[in-house]
Amino acid sequence: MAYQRSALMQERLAENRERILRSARALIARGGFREASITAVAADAGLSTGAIYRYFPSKAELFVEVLTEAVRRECDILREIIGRPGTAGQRLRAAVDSFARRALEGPYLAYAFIAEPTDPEVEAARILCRQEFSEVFKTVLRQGISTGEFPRQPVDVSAACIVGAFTEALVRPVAPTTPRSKDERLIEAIVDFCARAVSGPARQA
Amino acid sequence: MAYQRSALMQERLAENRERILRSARALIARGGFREASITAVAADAGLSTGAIYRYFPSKAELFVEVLTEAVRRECDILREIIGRPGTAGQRLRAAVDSFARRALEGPYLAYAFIAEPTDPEVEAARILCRQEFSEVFKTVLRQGISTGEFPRQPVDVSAACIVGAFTEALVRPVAPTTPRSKDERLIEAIVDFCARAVSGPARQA
Amino acid sequence: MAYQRSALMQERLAENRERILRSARALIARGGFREASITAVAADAGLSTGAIYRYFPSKAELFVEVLTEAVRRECDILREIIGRPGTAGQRLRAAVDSFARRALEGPYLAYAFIAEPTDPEVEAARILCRQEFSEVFKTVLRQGISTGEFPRQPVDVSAACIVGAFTEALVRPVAPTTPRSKDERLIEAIVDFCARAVSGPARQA
Amino acid sequence: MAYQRSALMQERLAENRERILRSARALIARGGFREASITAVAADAGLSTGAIYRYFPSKAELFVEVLTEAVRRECDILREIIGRPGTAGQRLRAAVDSFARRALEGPYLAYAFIAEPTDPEVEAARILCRQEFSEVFKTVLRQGISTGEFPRQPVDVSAACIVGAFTEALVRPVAPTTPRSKDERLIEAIVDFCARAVSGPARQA
DNA sequence: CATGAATGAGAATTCATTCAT
DNA sequence: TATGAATGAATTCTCATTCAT
Repeated sequence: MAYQRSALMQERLAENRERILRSARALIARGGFREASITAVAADAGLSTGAIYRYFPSKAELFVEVLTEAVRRECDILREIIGRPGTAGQRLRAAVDSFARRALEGPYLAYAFIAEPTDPEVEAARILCRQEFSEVFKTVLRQGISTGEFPRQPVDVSAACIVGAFTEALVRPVAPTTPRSKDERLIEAIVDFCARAVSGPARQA
Repeated sequence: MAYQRSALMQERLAENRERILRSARALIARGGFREASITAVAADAGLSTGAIYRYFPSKAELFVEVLTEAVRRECDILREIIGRPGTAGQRLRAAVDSFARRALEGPYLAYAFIAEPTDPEVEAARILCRQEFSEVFKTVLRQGISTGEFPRQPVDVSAACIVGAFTEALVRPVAPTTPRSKDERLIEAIVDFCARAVSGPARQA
Repeated sequence: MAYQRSALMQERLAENRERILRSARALIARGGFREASITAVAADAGLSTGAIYRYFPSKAELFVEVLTEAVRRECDILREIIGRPGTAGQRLRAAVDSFARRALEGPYLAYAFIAEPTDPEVEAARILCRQEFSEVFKTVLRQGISTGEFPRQPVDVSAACIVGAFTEALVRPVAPTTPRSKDERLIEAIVDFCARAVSGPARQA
Repeated sequence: MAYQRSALMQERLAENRERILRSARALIARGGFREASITAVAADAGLSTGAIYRYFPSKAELFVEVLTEAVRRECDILREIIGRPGTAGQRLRAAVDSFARRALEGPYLAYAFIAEPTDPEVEAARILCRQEFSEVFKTVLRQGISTGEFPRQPVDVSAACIVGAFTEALVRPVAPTTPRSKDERLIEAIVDFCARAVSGPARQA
């Protein structure tokens, strides 16, 4: 009975879903969760409000997916970088550099990371995302400590500090007029800051 | 009839204004901007909603004042600490320690400094607050660099990183079950992280 | 601090509440729960939709109150009638007569009784209402049985049947053109029906 | 191309139509009109929502047909029972018993006969259904009165009362835990009630 | 000047109906 | 002819802001 769902239709569905996610992400990035109403997302995606609910059961779940998808992508890249050969310090620097570079191109993630959500469900997801992020950095921290390259330090706190440091440093220059050359210096400074922070001398009592 | 505003009345007005600010701050600290509706603020302050609008022209401006006032206080304390005698490193450590300690008592307020803009007006104020914050840390960073205690580094980026680092590290343990003893270790770890970050060895070419 | 809520205001509040209930009742009676949207109730009561929520926490609770209030009034009257002196048969007839008479003037109650609920919360209240109704009739049935005036019968079923019988018989002539004289005959017929039903001869085996 | 509608196709169309009606009826019986959305009906019938509109011009007309068809079936059965040999009392008892028995198996459908109008169009049909129902009972009432078996009474009112009586009595025990044995007693009590009501002694002046 | 009831625009969500494929 | 994605009006409910008392 059921007509074969044509490949064309399949594609359009997937495309719509992606468009909704993209619109939500863009709106969140621009004006925070506040600006990303269902009406706004639908308008931006060129769909009706009702259509959104064919793809996502609720606003909260749409936002959760925006968040987790962004974090998952980022973490995949970071994990790959951290898995490369080299000293822990080199790999940490590479990871921070890579993250900062992408964040400057589209400060979406940094925002989603910080932005206070309107919804407890989304808030819960945000916390999980930050933990997943920290987890990646903890890996390289532990390696550096075990080889004696880094001084002993609570890896969870250091990881959180790293995430916070570059997030804060990156969110600022959202203004569209930041020149490209400044970006390079900013990235370098952040990378240096984090590298020193984890590898500097242990506190002398 | 009497247009002379009596001293008693003057005082009561100032007292009400203060109470509103206190209530707004407390509510934001407890549950973020989300929980701080005008109705809730008014109820907490023991006033009517209408009364709020006699002291503040809009919700946005009330929040802006909460933010700037909180930051001003904080900066005053930090400036005082940084102005004390001692090495730049010691004073930076003391400043971060002091900030972290207060932030742990009302975690959401620290959060609000970087949190989601409820309103473009509030967002503007938030950016200014972060800059003012950074400014304080820049002072001690410049001093440390000029005496050779810290390596050369872009003070604005380092300052932003410091703010970001401890904000991120502090926001996490919002869970109500964090034991007091853990707080001490957390603060120490953050202080160490920041101290290493600014004083660690310059990157070897 | 708090201004005395003037008697005038007190009165207006009570009046508004009553007006909302009246509007809800009228709309339910006219077109069932379906027609009684918050917007419609507010418009009918001459208030804004938001105002409704100052008096009732939700649509469901408003409807529950409409239902229970109507049933309470009715049951009070019926209990009074049933408590009068006379035989069980006389009192039952008087109760049915009284109910039918009021129902014909404003078929609100009969409607609310039958109307399919929009909401599980309202449905629960509706069931309780029907039970309370039946309870009243059970009283007089038990008395009649104990004195031998009525034959033995399951009082709960008989009570439900009585309620159903006159509800069904009354709901029909909602049309506004029913002449007054026909009402009298209708009431008499219903009363007779119920009287026979409870007092008729026991089934001969 | 071939405009001849083949017998096979004819059959499939009729089958689909029947399936839609069956699904709608089942859903209404289970959870009332509320649960019977077009989407739900389509899903249950194994068809698309669009297909529904090929067989029925609107949701209202589908429901009207469900109602009238169910009533027609019921009335056919009742008419058959009433047409059997025996006294009017015996036949009335048999009819009520039969109806009650089927209603207990799907209580919500009996309910739908008197329930809330989802739609003015459906409401109109509902009233007609009730009248058709009453008509059947009027037949046996008239017979009983003409033979002197029943006292004189307005047959239309009595018929309505009978319908109302057992509907109300049957709708109550919707709770899924009602034991089967209680059903028998309930049916018996309803039958007795109705029998007494129509055959009891005329009111003594 | 204080009050808090009232406003009303706007939010998320649902669902009968349509129409391109 | 069948499909089901898309529509969009309608629903309930929230909350910053106003204004009669």
